Amino acid sequence: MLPFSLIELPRDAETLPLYPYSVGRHIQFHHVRPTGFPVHQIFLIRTGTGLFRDLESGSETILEPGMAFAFPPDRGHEYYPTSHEPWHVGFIGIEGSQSQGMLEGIGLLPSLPYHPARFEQCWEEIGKIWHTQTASRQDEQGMEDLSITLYRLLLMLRRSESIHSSGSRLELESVRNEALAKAVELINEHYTEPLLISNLAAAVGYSVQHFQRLFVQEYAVTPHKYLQNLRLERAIQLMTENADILVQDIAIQLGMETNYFIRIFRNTYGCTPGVMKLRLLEGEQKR
DNA sequence: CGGGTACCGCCTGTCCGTTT
DNA sequence: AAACGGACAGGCGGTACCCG
Repeated sequence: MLPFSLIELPRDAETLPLYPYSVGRHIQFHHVRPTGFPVHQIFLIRTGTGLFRDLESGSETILEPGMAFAFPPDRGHEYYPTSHEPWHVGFIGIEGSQSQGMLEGIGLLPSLPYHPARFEQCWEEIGKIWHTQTASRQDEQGMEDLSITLYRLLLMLRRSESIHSSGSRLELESVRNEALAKAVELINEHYTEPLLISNLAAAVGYSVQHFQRLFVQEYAVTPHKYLQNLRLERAIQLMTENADILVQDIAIQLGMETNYFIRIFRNTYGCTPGVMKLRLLEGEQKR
């Protein structure tokens, strides 16, 4: 899956009540749409901080890591990063007769940023939509599959701010969430260093087995996979920041053996780091 | 709910050869 | 020289199952 792609999907699915119009995940720079975007949009913020400005009302929204934010169609807006850290943004445009109602129904409209409980899972779903679109056929069945994946994503994004019934359960969950949040923080801070899951588990006070179980329950991805994704995304980032960087230097910066880096890179993205660098360079030159 | 054990698969590092 | 691939060994991660 190419993390820098923003694709527009075929427009021949008007019969479906809900389907993706465009999808992508990339490092976001300054972007202005004076007349807005033709469909509803949802943004997911993975890293960095940015500012979203509604050009009609002038209202400004700060978008931070772990946040989701929806915005209606045909309304002028602009957004740009405000942190030094790359602003890694996932994006999906949604079309279909039910899009407005669905977004209102799950609490994403009116536009207010919030922290979805299963952010990582939602992030993965965006990847799946991208992957489904690029890897599979664009016939009726293909579009239905996309629509189903989108529906699942929206259910996961649903705002759930209802009060839990049991106080003790809430306390337990809060302790657990704190531990997992701390683990994610540790991974985010130290992903370029050798990091053992057993150390992570110990650091947040769980056995390895239980830690993995909770992590997967919460984020729908194993701690190890999460760590690996971070490393590979950092690799892409290094390539875009410096087109001349050597593959071996990227590997060193990620704390990995060059051969191993090339291998997992190819397994994940379907091409070697060298090829990816060329593609990114070509993409940059076309702009 | 949380921890322990066992087992299997594969991740990771290493070495070396080949290609560009 | 840099990038990439193949093979292999050791260790770690993931998971199922069990127990308190």
